[in-house]
Amino acid sequence: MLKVRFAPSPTGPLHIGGARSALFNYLLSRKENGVFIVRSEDTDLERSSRESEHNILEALRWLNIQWNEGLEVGGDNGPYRQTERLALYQEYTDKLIANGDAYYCYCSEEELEQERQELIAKGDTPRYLGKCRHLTEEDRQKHEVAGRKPVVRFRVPEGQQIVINDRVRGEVIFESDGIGDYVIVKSDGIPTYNFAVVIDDTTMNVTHVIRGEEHLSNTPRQILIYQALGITPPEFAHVSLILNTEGRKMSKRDGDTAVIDYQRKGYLPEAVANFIALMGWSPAGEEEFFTLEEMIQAFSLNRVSKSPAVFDLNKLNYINAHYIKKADPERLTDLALPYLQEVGVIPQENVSTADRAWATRYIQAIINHLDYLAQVKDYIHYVRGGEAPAPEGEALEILQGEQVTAVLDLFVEKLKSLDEITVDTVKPLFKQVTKELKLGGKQVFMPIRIALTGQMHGPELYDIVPLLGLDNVMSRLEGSKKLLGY
RNA sequence: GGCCCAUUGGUCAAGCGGCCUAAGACACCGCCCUUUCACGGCGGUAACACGGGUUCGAAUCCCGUAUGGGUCACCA
Repeated sequence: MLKVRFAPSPTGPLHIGGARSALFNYLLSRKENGVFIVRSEDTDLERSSRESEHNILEALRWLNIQWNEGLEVGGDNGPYRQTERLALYQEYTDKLIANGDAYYCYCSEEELEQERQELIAKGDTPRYLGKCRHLTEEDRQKHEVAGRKPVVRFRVPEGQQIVINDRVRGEVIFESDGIGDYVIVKSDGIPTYNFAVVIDDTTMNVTHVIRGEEHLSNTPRQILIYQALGITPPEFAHVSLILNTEGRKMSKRDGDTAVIDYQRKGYLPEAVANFIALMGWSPAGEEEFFTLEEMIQAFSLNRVSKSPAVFDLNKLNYINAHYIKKADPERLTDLALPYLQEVGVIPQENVSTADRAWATRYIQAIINHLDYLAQVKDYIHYVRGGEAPAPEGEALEILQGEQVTAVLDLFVEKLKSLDEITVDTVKPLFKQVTKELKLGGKQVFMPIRIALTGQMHGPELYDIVPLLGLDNVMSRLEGSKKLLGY
């Protein structure tokens, strides 16, 4: 049975790249009716935190990526945090040392650094050359007495080729001679990633390791441990990196790189999942919009790209806008309410049904302009209180055109005669004004739009007027007339 | 610097030796629709990094070069 895993280190929020790795693992596990494990690689005691772990899990849940073994859901192969598996690692460390595949090393940081520098100066690969490989028991005693804490290093065999049959990259070959004996247990007794990951994957019966390309160079180190233990390694699939607009690996400096950043801005989880899937994976047909279920059906490692992808916010916005237009109005209202409360148009507490209804109406009025929900804040000035932003440039020119005051006056007159201001009652007014003044649509809509909002673009006028209310409409129109010198 | 990976339009990408005078999508531009803006529809601009091979034939295979990236930690 296929078994995959996502094993983040809880040192920060879930990043886009990590989310994509998790997604691909999830999709494949569902497609093959396999198992998807989520575990925590928390051996970096300094930087790991439970808070980060919790945040990562929450981000996965937000994206609707579900796991059926591991953190918080349990399973037969726990515990699922590396710091809780220390005894297990110890067993394997003992085994490796007993077999001569690993040994204690007492070299100091200075010694190691010097060795590295010398190798680099020679144009060679910096690596550990094995100074402590043949330490006698006596040597060890001496170091121990001196209070030195050893690390455990893996003895890398010489002159060996390590062949990886990567499911996305094909055959990749490394020479063992380019790899120095590397640390598998730190001096504080905690295993390093390259060691712990192997023990975890094998004891949890992981069959496919799908992860980022940054791990490709680590893979031969891991395979060597499998070999020493006499275990067949799992299959590997290394997915290319996600780059920023400068073509570099996305990092915190690039702004919004964490899933939570997009959640906070009011992106829809199904849109984010759809978008990140499209980076590095391409569906067979021409359809680009996929629900999670559809993605599961369509997913295949064969269609995962080898070359890195640049994160394109335009495309994310496009996809998100698509999902927003299709979303249930009530759901959008729920999601947008916090932003409306932030700008004070909806009370922080005790939101009345009228408030909610207003919010829903407002959101639907601007829905075609939204890339993400936080933008509801940007359109508030179209429909709420005070004065409209002053028109500038072309907008001002249009407002200063002939006929404009006639249009404005007639519109006001008709508006005043209305018993009730609703979309349905306002809508015919525009038509009447055009007819009576014998003007083109643009000559009527634009001046009113600019007088009301100061801008040439924006939500539907039929929607703005009722939302604004008669008083505001009047004062804004008066304001514009003043501006024109009346 | 050594090793490894990648290189199709501004971006995501299809293409796995002839179907390619190279799909589709985003962005951009134009037109249409709506007597406004947007949404939507239609159309347009725009790419096989370079140089050698292999082959009757190469975006597709091989080798170099260039560029970009990853990795070489007691980080993961």
